[in-house]
Formats: sequence, structure tokens, C-alpha cells
Amino acid sequence: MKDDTISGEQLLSMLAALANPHRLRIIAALQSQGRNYVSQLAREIGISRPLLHLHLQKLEDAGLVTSQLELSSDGKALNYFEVSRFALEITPVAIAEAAKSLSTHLDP
Amino acid sequence: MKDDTISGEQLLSMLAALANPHRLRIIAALQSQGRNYVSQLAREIGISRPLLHLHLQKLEDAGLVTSQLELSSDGKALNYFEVSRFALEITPVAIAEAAKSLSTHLDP
DNA sequence: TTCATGTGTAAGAAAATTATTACACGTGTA
DNA sequence: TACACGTGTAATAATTTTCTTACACATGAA
Repeated sequence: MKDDTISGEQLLSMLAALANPHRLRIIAALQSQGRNYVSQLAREIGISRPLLHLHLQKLEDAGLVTSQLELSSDGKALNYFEVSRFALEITPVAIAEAAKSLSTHLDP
Repeated sequence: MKDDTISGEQLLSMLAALANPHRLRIIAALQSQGRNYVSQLAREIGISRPLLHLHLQKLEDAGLVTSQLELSSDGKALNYFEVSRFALEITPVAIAEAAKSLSTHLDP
């Protein structure tokens, strides 16, 4: 028996995190070139560091990337990000299943 | 040889269309209860008809649902919607592949 | 000390999305 | 004719998301 179940809220947060061109590129970059720290990634992608910070936050909140603070040899604190391993199966059936656990505006 | 390739824009529009609780419920309803027309669906989901209309439009633009105007026996024009058959594989690798064809702000 | 590098975040502007309200139009029936 | 039901859409408001700018703080090297 397989359990591909995911909560509606969880699914929604991942979809929302992915529904942005910058964030798709961020994941693509981390997937293709491997882990990277914020400032360097901002330069490679071509967006400002505060903006990248915001997008990384959303991705991390959704569990799509993880971060690890490290000290470089020259003493700087670098925050390295890498993509999580995830696999979402998006089909009408999977959505119907997940939607069962979606809270409504007029809940209990 | 399999070709799961999807354009970045296409992927993005589907993700954006899915990243909303109402729209997940719409797909879930159409999947579980089958095709339905706008007014009836609005009543079942519990949102206004104009609002549902807006959400259905986004889903249809993304190709996730289709519509067909039909005449009921008592002469009314009913617009029936149903879910398309789709299956998205969302993984870091798939995203990296799709992101190759994502236009940038500073394109050609 | 000053500069270059890294980190984070707060405040406000700009843009996009979501939601409501009010119209307009059509058909069958009382 | 008036009502009930269906359709769509335009205009506005409300909310959320995105983006920029400016700050604050830390370390090593010149």
C-alpha cells in the first residue's frame, strides 16, 4: 500500500512557492550547479540580494530548500542553500484527495 | 524515449493556476462529482458566481479545465466545465529542465 | 581606520491577485 | 408583464505579493 497523501495546506504552500519565475530559476540553479550561498546566487541569477532573500524564505518555508550557515576559511559567515529532494504528483485525483483536508472560511 | 518536456511558461501558468485554495476545490469538485455548470458549481462550493467565473477562467487559460456550452431541455444555456486529464511531475530535475525555457527580463 | 565582503531585516512603493457589486442580456413559465 | 433561472463582464475595493531602498552588524585585509 502506498501513501502519497499530502495535506491540502501543504500542497498549497508548495504550489504557491513554486508559482513564480524567480523561484523556479532559483531551484533550477541550485539543482544544476549545486549548493550556493546567498550573495553569490543573487549575482548569478541577476537579482538583488534582499529580493533573493525573500524568495529563498518562501521556498524554505515550503520545505523546498534548506539552508546551513557555515564559516568560510576567511572568517565570513556564508548561508548555503540547497534544494530538498521532493517529488509532487499533480493530477486531478491527487488534488481531489488533498483538497479533502483544506480548511474553509466557515469551518468548525 | 520519453518526452516529459514542458515549457517554463507552461509549467508556470499551471502552477500559478493551481496555487489557490478555491481553485484546488474547484478541481476537486469537478473530479469527484463530474462535470458541472457554473451556477450550480458556485452553489456547491459556496462562492459567488462572478468569483467562480474568474477562477474558472484562470484554470481554463492554463488548460486544466475545459468548458462546453449546452442547451438544457428547458432552453437555458448552461456552460459545463470538466477537468482536463493532466499529470505534472514536479521535481527539482523537472524544474531545472523547464526553467531553461524561461524568458528573462533581459532577453534578446 | 577604511574598504570589501558576507549576513539579516524593516519600511514603503509598486504591481498583481482576489473579491464584491452592479449591470446587461436571454429563455421559459406563472 | 413579471419572475426565476441561466449566461457574461465592467468597475471598484480589498488584499497579497513583489520589489526597492536603506539600515545595521560582523570579519579579514589594505
